[in-house]
Amino acid sequence: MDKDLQTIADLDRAIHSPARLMILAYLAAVDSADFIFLMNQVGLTRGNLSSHLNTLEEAGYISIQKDFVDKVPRTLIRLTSEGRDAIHNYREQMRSIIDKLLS
Amino acid sequence: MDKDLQTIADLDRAIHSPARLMILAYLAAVDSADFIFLMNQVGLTRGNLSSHLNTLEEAGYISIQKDFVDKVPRTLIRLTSEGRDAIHNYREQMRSIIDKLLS
DNA sequence: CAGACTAGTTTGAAAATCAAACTAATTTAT
DNA sequence: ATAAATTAGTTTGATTTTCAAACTAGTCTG
Repeated sequence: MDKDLQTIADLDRAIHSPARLMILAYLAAVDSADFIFLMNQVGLTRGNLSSHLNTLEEAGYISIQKDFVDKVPRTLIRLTSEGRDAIHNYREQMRSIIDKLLS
Repeated sequence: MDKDLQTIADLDRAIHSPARLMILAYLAAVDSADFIFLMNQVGLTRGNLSSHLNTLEEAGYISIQKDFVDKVPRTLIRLTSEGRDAIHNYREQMRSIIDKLLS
């Protein structure tokens, strides 16, 4: 197969999904955020955010910390260094792709 | 919702799928290709190529022309101008996303 | 003319996505 | 005090997408 096209085939699927790309883009900017705030920023339902966070946690890209603030549960989501590396890597791959696509 | 994140949510799904991104990336470079050659370049099975081409044709991004060369059927796939515009648009959206992601 | 090959399409299973229902705790109203 | 509503999530189930295997239609080869 063509080498440039291989770069596309190799794209990190855990990141590539628009929903997760939004989550990671937001976390990359703020580093950590709570569940509800993140939900409002990315416009996902609670259910979908919950399962996408699960996928990202399984990939090792985020860590999830649960505690209580005034008796109310708070879920704090944080980008891991693996997550930051993966975003960086995705970004370089995507940059290379679009620079060759229709360039 | 956040304006930059909205750009991610608005990404053209007909293009975003890696399989179709490969097909379009290839067509953007060569403008037209036959089925078998395209299949070898992008590394998809015939079945998968067939259905992804269908999706792209329904989106209006490619045109499919069937004829016979020495009694053998040949399927010629060509990027439409809408397809070219859509790629261009996707490329600008993606560029804007990665420039803000981890920038 | 039987079997193999070519060029695709259709179908069916697996995986991903999304929305609705559920859980568990807290707060508010009666 | 307790029933209803709210908050913060998770789980489940349906829909959609993706992929692979089976099928079709025609050609070539022995």
